[in-house]
Formats: sequence, C-alpha cells, structure tokens
Amino acid sequence: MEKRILISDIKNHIGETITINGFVDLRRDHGKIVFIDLRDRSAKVQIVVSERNTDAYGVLSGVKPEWVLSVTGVIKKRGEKTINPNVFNGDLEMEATSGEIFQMAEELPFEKEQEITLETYLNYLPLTLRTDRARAIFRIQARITDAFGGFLRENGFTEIQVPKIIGEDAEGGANVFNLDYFGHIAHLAQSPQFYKQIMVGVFERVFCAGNVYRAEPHSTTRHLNEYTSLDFEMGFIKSHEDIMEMETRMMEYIMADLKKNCAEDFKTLNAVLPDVPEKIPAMKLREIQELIKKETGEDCCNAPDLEPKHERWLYDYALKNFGSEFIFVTHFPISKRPMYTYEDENDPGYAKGFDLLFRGIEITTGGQRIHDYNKLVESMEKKGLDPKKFSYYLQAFKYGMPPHGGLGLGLERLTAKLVGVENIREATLFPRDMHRIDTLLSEEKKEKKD
RNA sequence: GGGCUCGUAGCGAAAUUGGUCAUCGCGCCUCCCUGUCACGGAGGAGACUGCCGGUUCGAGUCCGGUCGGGCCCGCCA
Repeated sequence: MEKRILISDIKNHIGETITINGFVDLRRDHGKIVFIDLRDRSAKVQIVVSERNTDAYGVLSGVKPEWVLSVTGVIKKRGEKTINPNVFNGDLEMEATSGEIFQMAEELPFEKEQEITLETYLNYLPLTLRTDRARAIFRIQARITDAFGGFLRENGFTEIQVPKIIGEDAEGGANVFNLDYFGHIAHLAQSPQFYKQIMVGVFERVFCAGNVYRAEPHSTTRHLNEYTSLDFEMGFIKSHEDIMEMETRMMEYIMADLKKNCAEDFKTLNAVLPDVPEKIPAMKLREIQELIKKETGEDCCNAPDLEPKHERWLYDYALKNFGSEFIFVTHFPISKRPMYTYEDENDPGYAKGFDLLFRGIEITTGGQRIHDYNKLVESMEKKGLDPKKFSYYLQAFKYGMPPHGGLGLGLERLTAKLVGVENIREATLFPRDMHRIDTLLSEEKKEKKD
C-alpha cells in the first residue's frame, strides 16, 4: 500500500508536490481564488485554489463542507503577511494543482462548531461526532482506556474478556435487562464482578474494559443504561487500601499519559487536567456526614450514601482543604452493599470498601471482597439470596481463593468530568438512554401504531 | 417511579402587562471579489410559532389536553 501523507506531516514536505486526502471543513470563496480548509484524521490545512491552476480550479472551486476529496499540490510556506498564528499549520498551505472528488455531501442539518442543543446533537450523531469538540473528547477517551490497560499490564495484570449474557441476576437488587435465551430467561450483565473474581483464582490479577447494562429508569446528566466499566481485580491484598493505592497510581499514570498525548485536545475543549496527589485524601462516610452537619447544618448522618449535592459539596471541601480534586469515601454500611462485600473487622457493620469521587461525582466503587467460602454463603443468606443459584461462582471459593479486591470505574463519567461536558451523553459515542436507541423510541412506537 | 421546566424557518436565539412583531444571527440560493482563515459586499428564498381544543373583538403570549425534549430526586458508575 502506498504510504499516505497525513496533514500533520506536511511540514516535512515543503516544496514538494504531494497528495492529501480528507474532508472539506470550510470554503472561503474570493472569486478568482478559493481557500479550502481540508481535514484528515491528523490535522487541518488550508488549500489555495487559484484560477491560474485551471485543473484544480475546475474541480475544487465549488466544493462544500464534508465533501470528500483528494488534492494534489505544492506545500508552501506562507508569506509573512498571510500567516495565521491561531491555527495548526497556520504557517503552511497547499497550492492545489489538481483534485479529485470522491464523494459530495448534502448540507449539514446543524451549524458545525457552533452551540447546538443536546437534542440536535444526539439526533445527528453520525455528523456531530465529526466536529473538533467531539473528536477531541473521544480521542481523549481512547487514550484513557489505552492508559488503563497500559498501567495494569505493567503491573502484572492480565486482560480478560467476560460474558455480557448472564444466567442469574449478578448481584441482586439492581434492575437488569431480560432477554430470551433459547426459551430461557437470561440477563445482560450489570457488571463483570463474578467473572473477574473467579479469574483471580486463575491469574491473580486481571482487568477488563467492557459494556455493562443497567435497566434503571433514570434520566439525569450522569446516568446511562449502557456504559463502559473499567474493572480490575487483584489477589493477595491486605485490605481495600491496597486497591485504593493501586487506583491512585493508575490515575497518576492515566493523567500523565493524557498530558503527554492529548494536550492539543484539552486545549480545544478548554479543559484542564487534574493533579493526582501522592496520596488521595480518604475519609469515612460517617466522618463526612458529621462534617456536612457541622459545616452546613444539614443532617444526613443516617443516610447510607451521600446525596449528589453533598458529593459536590465534598468536592469543594477537598479542593479547599486538601488541594485535591479526588477524594475517597470509605466504610459504607455493609447492609447497603453487595453480598461479596468484606466487613471491616475493626469497624463492624461497615465495609472495607470505597468510592472515588472526582470533581464532585462518584466515578469508582471498589473494595475488598469476601474470599472465604463459608462467609460468602452466610452473607448471601443474610441478603436473602439462594446460594444454590450462585453455585457456579462459589466453586472458585470452595477450592481456594486468596484475599482479594478490585474496583469498577465508569469510563464515561471520568471522561465527562475530565473534559468538562455537562451531560454524560456527550462523553458517550452512541449513548443509550430510556428514550433513545440511535433513534427516538417514541417515534418507533408511533410508527408501529400507524 | 416522583417532581420541575421547555417546544418559534435547516441550526441557534428574540418578541414589553394577550394588540401588524412573526424579528435577528448562522446556514442555504443568485451575483461581485486574488490572500482570506467564523473572509467581505449586494440581493433573495425559507415558519400556518409541536399538535388538538378552549377563553377573547384579538393568542407565539392565557387555560386544558396531547406528543416530544431537557433537568432534578430515588438508584447507581
């Protein structure tokens, strides 16, 4: 295959005649001279189409946004007066000598790179995703998953793939999607929890990144019915604090990676990377609740979790008092946690577990898990679950399981908070919510009626 | 599941207490322009103000219903 020259690389071809491919971003028509901003996956550059170059002018002078082109021409340094210091490649341009149109395009149904409502954005995702903003967001997201895997591989973790179709309710309680499995009822996985725990018995340290499903009928800026969970699970830990330490180092690694590889995208989004402290502050839920009572007068001391507004309050508090945009909340009441949750022997009734809050939102839940078979069975019974239904999972514990723990991290939540978008759906390529699976569900319903 | 709120050209917005106000910007079409970079200039097309009904001499504006969007809460990542 012929090596294609990317627009980001044209500075190495000054004076040469080369061919570049891409999409029309914008045309500025001055009559006898036409400027085209052409973008490919790497960058943009200005094409100069002059009437003098008859071949190029004939083909290219009338192009419109999103037309797909191949342009051949000479890469030139711009004259002093025509340099644009505000854009990438602002000191270069291509003088077109010929061009080919691969595909024309209809007029976009929205204003590119302008403010549009979320509804319009979601209705035209195949096109709105082509904007600078969206491409920056999802390049960053791709780096996050890449760095997540990179860090864990360096630390002895093995990547695993886990099923998304499961037979029994994974953890009890949560709403799961049902599906017909050859006449049996199966569910869409709401987490990889059981499989990654089982795999601790195989590899000791495992991780996976995949979609999980929640049939919760919510409609907020931070919930999706299908989201991406970044999970790891590791054996031979002393306590949940080992998991917290691992996550802290992981965050450090991810942020360093983004700083190195996505600086331009953060600039596009006007977003700022957080500093990850050497030790992320950690407080017990009860300590925080007392603090909230003391500082705000609001009494939430008996609640099993923090309310969203208190999570935001805690963000301000941690930033002010600890200089950290991250904070761990530990020791939730065991009664409100899943059956595999490990009770703190030094703090009975409370879990050796934690949430990680970033910029005022919960992005991670993690903790130590019960590894003793009998205790696990006992815990299931306490929660009103039938151990027989979990016999497959329990095998791993019956035949030897090290002390272990892990966590799940919501990729879209992390992305949204990192890049500063208000709604999590802007941090999801093709978000699934109550009302929309690519198209509006209500419209499908309407069509069926007709 | 509960609550709040919004619905005006392709897109984003404006219309004092209901009284020719359906307006502006972008985009689109035609024409002019060899240095722009959100190019500029001249002209033009495009909306029964989501839908149905009501109040009124008069409704984009008020009321009821309906459809759709958004947000918050519960639950969670």
